[in-house]
Order: sequence, then structure tokens, then C-alpha cells
Amino acid sequence: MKHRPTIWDVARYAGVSKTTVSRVLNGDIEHVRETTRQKVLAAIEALGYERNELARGLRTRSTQIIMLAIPDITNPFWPEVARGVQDRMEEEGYSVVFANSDWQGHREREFLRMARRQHFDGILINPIQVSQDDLLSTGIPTVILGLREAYTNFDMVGSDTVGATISALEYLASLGHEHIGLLLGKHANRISTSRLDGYKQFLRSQGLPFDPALVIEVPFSQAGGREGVRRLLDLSPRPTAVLAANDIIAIGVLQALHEANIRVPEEISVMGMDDIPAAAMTIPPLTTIAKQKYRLGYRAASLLLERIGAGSGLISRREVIPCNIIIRKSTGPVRYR
Amino acid sequence: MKHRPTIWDVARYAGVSKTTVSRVLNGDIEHVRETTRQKVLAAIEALGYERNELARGLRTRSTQIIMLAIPDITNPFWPEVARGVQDRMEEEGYSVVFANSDWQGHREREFLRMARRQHFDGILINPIQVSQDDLLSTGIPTVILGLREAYTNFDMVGSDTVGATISALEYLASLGHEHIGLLLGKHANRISTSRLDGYKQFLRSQGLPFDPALVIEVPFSQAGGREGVRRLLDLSPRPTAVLAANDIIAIGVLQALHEANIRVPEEISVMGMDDIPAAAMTIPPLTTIAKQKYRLGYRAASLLLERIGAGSGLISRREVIPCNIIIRKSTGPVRYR
DNA sequence: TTGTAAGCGTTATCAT
DNA sequence: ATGATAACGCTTACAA
Repeated sequence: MKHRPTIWDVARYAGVSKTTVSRVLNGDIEHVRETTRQKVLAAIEALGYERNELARGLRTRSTQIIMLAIPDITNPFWPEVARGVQDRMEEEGYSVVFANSDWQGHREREFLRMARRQHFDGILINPIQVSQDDLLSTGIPTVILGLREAYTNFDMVGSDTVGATISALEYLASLGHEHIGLLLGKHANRISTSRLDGYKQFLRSQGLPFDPALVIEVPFSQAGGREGVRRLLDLSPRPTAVLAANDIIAIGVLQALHEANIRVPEEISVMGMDDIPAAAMTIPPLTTIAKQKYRLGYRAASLLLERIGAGSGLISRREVIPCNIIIRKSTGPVRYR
Repeated sequence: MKHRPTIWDVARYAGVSKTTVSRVLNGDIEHVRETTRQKVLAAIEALGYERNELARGLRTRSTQIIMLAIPDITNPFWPEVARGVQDRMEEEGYSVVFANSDWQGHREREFLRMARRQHFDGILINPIQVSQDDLLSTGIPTVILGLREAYTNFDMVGSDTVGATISALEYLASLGHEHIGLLLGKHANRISTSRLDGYKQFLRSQGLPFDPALVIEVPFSQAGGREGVRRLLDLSPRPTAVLAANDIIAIGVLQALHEANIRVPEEISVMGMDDIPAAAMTIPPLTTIAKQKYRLGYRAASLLLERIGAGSGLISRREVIPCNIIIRKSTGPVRYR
């Protein structure tokens, strides 16, 4: 094949002007008689014409492409979010470019430059190093994934981690648990405080005292979980349940308990958070708080679309997605000895 | 901010022509004096100029974007492949658009149209419905992910599943296993025959007879694994080891065995294939054959880059990536009773 | 309802 | 070594 047909070829074939073809292409039904519209459509069909989005983008300064920037694509959390994003975006004819920074700040910054050079129409980002100003300076409509205090000028959508923590604890309390260990995750030097907030709120509402020994900070890893639970087991009285900051940590807990010949849930209950696929595959399968990953992505995409449509007129919005509890086999009633 | 600076602004600022700026931008060191080059660079810096890739693409008929089309982004296999693709592509300044078809053929076809409209420079695809002709008709350089008989006109890169199966069986044999059950996966009506080929080759090389009862077809799911192992347990003599077509199935096997109070690996050994992250999280952790997912992506990207550079001059290549065995705790020596 | 013509920001072809 | 100018394929005032 030689050259792909252009709008000009279509126009000539149909015996009309480029303008008319363009109108048809853009669904401008008002300014085009139905009969000529049919002629144009026939020409498009006959020639196998497909519009050159590059040329269009140059004119309209828009590409129908948005960028999804995340820190770690191998974290099973994100692919599910990405599905939601893509489904929503494709409904409106947008493509989604993935930008996976692998936790590297310089990559994240490079992605922003790419977004400008390529004139992407929007950015969806779970930021790790770039500041709010970096994002503002792109001039591209942006929505933040996750509830972050440092980006209040942007729309944000994230999971209700505080509420999730409280639900988890309430569920454990309903099984009779009163001494509940909390394994908090820390990354770099940052600790996410929302789970601790939830923990304290829960204790207050139940009139229980706060025992700092029950709260342990560990890395976001299986190893972190193993280490954390070992320290919890040394306490006396020993906690009858453990709530981990995420499923990976909780799985580490399960492994350590298995190796120590401590039966779950008979001797100790274990709960995670996120509901990654692996949580259903452990032995016993893990009770956890599910984040609505797909919905998170879908909603974030919707907000971004609105923002792309509306320009900078809107005030920034903050959307909180509730979590729900998934009861499997790693939790059970307290056995009094 | 008003308008982003164009090449014309830079030219004026530096007191040269657009052509010269363009030359500098494209690293044409031969046709531009070093001193003027510096002037231009300074102007670019001063104005914060970034080249408009849309305009460039319109002229050069190339966007620095490639498309990665896969059937299921939530399968933990693909994100790792995607990382390899991205790392390689970003080295050369390309972006990667993800196209996740969720097993829907019409979506896959729509992706190809998108690739044409947007003038993507290349396609990396694990095809599920589109034919070789569909792919050829895009006119875009393409590399197939996976070793497929039906796409021989394209470059392909995939894992050596036959070799992997043989290694797995040899390892089990070295532990004394002679009755090894094989759980084959089937999707839709297709069964991947490569694992069965490997199984038969192995038996032949060991001078062992082929017992069809030991080979069972199940869906690619945990449930499939549970069902399959149940049928294997009914045999007598009972197999002393099970090799599953992938890790998901193997995890189902582990669960069923746990529930039946059959100890792994003391009473029966279990092996999977792929090495998904969850394989390290089971109890006991799963011995498996790892596919080199990252490398698969990286190599596929490399082939694609060569192809983009070379035009259609090359003959189609087929690159096989070896697998390697990951010994964890779900396999052990046969215990004779 | 339809057409003309001027861009959009680059690169490529010739000159100089 | 540098520059003027014509594309690239589309959209969009503005005319008719």
C-alpha cells in the first residue's frame, strides 16, 4: 500500500470540500444536508479512510490521550485501578498511556515533561515525589489518586482508610477480641497515619485504653509482617488478633504463625487490607478489607473527564470511596482459655 | 501562562532561523556551528521551550509511542512483562500505551484502529482474536508476545514451555518421583499442548510408560486445581507429585490438599509454573518454574525497536526465552511406605 | 447548506 | 553553515 487516504481524498471522491468532510467527521449534523452526509460516509467507507489524529491534535491542541502515572505496576493494586480508568476513558474515545515510575522520582518528573511534549489531555497520578507545583506547571488537567493532604488544589479520589480500619476493628470486636495488635506500614520515612487514626477512634468509641505496645511499625513487605507478629507474640497478654496495614504484611504474619505452629484463627485472628488476589490464595484464606480498586479508577477517570471538559472553572473536589469487609477464614471468635 | 513557546520563538530569541533550531533539536551537529548551537541551547533554556511532538509527528509520520496490547492486565504475569517493555522503550525515548482487551475481541480490533489513527510507531501484542492479516493490514511494525504458530510472518518472543516442563519433571525425578500427575490448563476449547509435549518427551527419555490417567485437563483457575487434584488422589497408585500448568492451578491444589489434611511436601509434592508473586506467599511456598517475564518484555521491545528502525527488510525472527526453576517448600523427596 | 483560506508547529528541500 | 519556503492533514473563521 502507498499512502493512506486523507480528508482531501475523501472530499474529492465525494465531490465536496474538505470542510464538509470535516463536519461529517465531527458529527456536525446541523450544517450538513443528510444526502451529502451519506455521500461523504460512502466515500469514507470506500476509501477506508481513518482520520489522522496527529493533524487533528495539532489544530485542536488535544490528543485524546491521558496518562496514568503510578509508582509500581507490579503491585496488584494498580492493574485493577487501571482497568477502571481504561474502561471509563475508552467510553469517551480516549487512550491511556501508562507511566510506571518504579518509585523513581526522576522518572516521574520525566513523565510530566512527556505529557507536555505529547500534549496529553489529562493526567491521573498517584504522586510520590512531584509536588503540587510541578503538577500545576504542566498546565494539564490532573486528578490525584489517593487522598493526599499536599495536593489540595486538585481533584482527588481515594479509599476511606480510616473508615476501613474502624470497620475491621468493629468486626474483630464483634468476635470478642479486645487486645488487637496493629501493624502499621512505613515506606521511606513516611508512615500512613490514617490507620492509626482509625485505631484510636475505635478505641475511644469502645471506651478501651490505648496501649502503644500493640502498635508496631514495619516495612510494607512480607518480612515486615513476620517481624511485626513476632514482636506482638512476645507481649503479655498476647493479642488475640492482628490487623495489618495491607495484605502483603498480613500474609507475612500468616507465614510466621504457620512456622511457629500457631493455629489461625483458633489461636489468633489475622486481618489484612486491600484484597489483593493473593489474599484469596493463602492458607487459610485471608479475611480483609477490600478497597474498591476498579471503582477508584473509574471514578478518577470520570472526574478527569469532567475537568477536561470544564477547563479550570471547577473548584477542587475530594471523593472518598468506601471499603468493604471480606470475611474469609483467617478470623474467628476468641477462645478463652 | 499564555502560550507555550514554539520553535519560532526560540529562533527569534537566538537570532537564527527555525531551520537552525530544528537542527539543534535533532542533534545535527554537522550542519551547525558550535557557537550558534550554544546560542540556540541558551534560548531553549531561557524560554523553557519543549518541542511539540504532535507537529513533529505530523511531519515525520512518527510519534514516539508504541502500543502494548494484552488480554488481561490483572493477570500478574503481564505487569512484569510490561515493566521490561517500558524500561527498554524509555531508553529510546518512546512511551508505551497499554491496551487491555479483557479477552474481548472487538476491543482488540478497536485497538488496532486506534494505533493507526494515532500513528503509533509499533505494536507489541499477545493476540487473542485478531488474525495475522489484521495485524499486517495496519502497516505498523509488530512483534508477537508468545510463541504462536499462526503469526509466522512476525517477529515473536516467548517462553520455552516445553523445556520448562522437562526441567520440572527432571527435578521431580531427581527426588525419586515416578508417578507424576500433570494438570493441563484449558481456556475456551484450546489446550496448550506444549506442556503435554514436554511431559511425553520426558517419559520417553526416562524410559517410562505414558499413563493417560495421570494427565488431567482443568480450567485455568484455583477451582480447576482443586478438582484436578481430587481426581488424581483417587488413582492407585496415587501419584507422589503433581505438576500444574500454572501457579494459579497449583495454588488450588495446595488448598485442596490442606483441606484434605494431606501434608505437602511430605505426602505429595506440588509444582507450578510462571512464578507469580502469590507463589511465594502460599503455605508452604510453592516450588515453580519461573518464566522470565521482565526479560520477555525487554527482548520483545528490543526486537520491535530493530524492526521500527529497519523497515520491512528483516526476515521474521523467533526468540525463545528459557525458564528457570525456583525451589521452595512444596516439593520434597518421595517417602516410601 | 457549502466552500475558501488561513493557520497549528514542525521537518525537509533547495538555495545561498 | 544558514535560511526561505513548502509541505504534513486537519479545523475553523469567515464568506457565499
